[in-house]
Amino acid sequence: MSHSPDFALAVLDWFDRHGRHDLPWQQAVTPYRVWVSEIMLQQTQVSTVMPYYERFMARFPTVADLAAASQDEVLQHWAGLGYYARGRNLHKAAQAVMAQGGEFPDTLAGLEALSGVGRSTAGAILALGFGQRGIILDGNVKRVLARCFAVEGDPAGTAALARLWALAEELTPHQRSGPYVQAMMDLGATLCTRSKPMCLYCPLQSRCQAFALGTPTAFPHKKAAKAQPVKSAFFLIFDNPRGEQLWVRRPSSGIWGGLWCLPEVAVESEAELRAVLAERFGLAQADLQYLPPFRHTFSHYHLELRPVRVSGAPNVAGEGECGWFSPERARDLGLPAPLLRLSGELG
DNA sequence: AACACGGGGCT
DNA sequence: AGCCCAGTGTT
Repeated sequence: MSHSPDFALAVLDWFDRHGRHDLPWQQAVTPYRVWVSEIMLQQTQVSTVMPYYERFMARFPTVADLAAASQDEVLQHWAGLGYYARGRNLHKAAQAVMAQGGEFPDTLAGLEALSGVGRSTAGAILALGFGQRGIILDGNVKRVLARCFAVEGDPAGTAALARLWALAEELTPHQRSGPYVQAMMDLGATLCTRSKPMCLYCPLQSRCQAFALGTPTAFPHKKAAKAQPVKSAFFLIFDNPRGEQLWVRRPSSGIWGGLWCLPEVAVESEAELRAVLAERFGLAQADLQYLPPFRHTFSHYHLELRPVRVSGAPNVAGEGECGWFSPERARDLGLPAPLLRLSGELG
């Protein structure tokens, strides 16, 4: 029930004249191609995604190709895009689709059951991939709606979210919902930006409550910040005579899940570190050479990485999957960003 | 350095 | 049904 068809008409008219119609995933449209693009576009900009998308689709042209590949190969094609859980979910979901007969689900519930697909992404696939009516509420659309309707409160809070979803539902037209979805995302990405929105060019300016108030950037409201703890951990550099270092694969869940990493020792002091070296690696008397520590910020804490070169040959019997790799080879494994940076200073 | 962000997981 | 968490780019 579209209470404001003129809202959608204004958005669609703008899109027809100024929106992007030449993106790779807008060509040869299939649910699979749209799905891959939507996952890549989560938290990642169009310009970054494009080259990855082309390479990914060339290697995995169908959901069957993706499902048949190894997780390692999928992650190699993802390396550099970040948020590797998205790559793992994509692979897992492809196998789920094949297990269901290879047909992509074409309902909201069916799509949401796929790993990595939530309510908004499911709506986007419905609208863009299937040409059905689909509702989205990604960060761009949230911003457009919060401004246009001056939605108060923490946009991540229950009340504001409910209001925004209700608006999204009410405003999405039954005809051309695909172009409308694309239009709203384009509007948020190009005109209704977080800072310095270009209200002069906005097709919604005349009805935008935030614009009328003179404070468009006051919406959406910010969430209250809270102090974040700082954790620190040593990252061990063991060298062998060939100039290679010891790398270990991290557990598949948790931070940097499934990625290769230098052995991490999450303790605060050198005394604790020495105890771990003795127990875990059988090195009671190692020489330690500290490299400059640096900080990596996660959403809920800061991690101080303290790289340390350790002399001697470690006992790796209890390390799980591990190997000796040159810095160049290690970089090909798809390292977490801080380790990628550190590997550049090795050798 | 602070902030934003879509989905998953936990309570 | 709500909260909190994760990993990275932008500002």
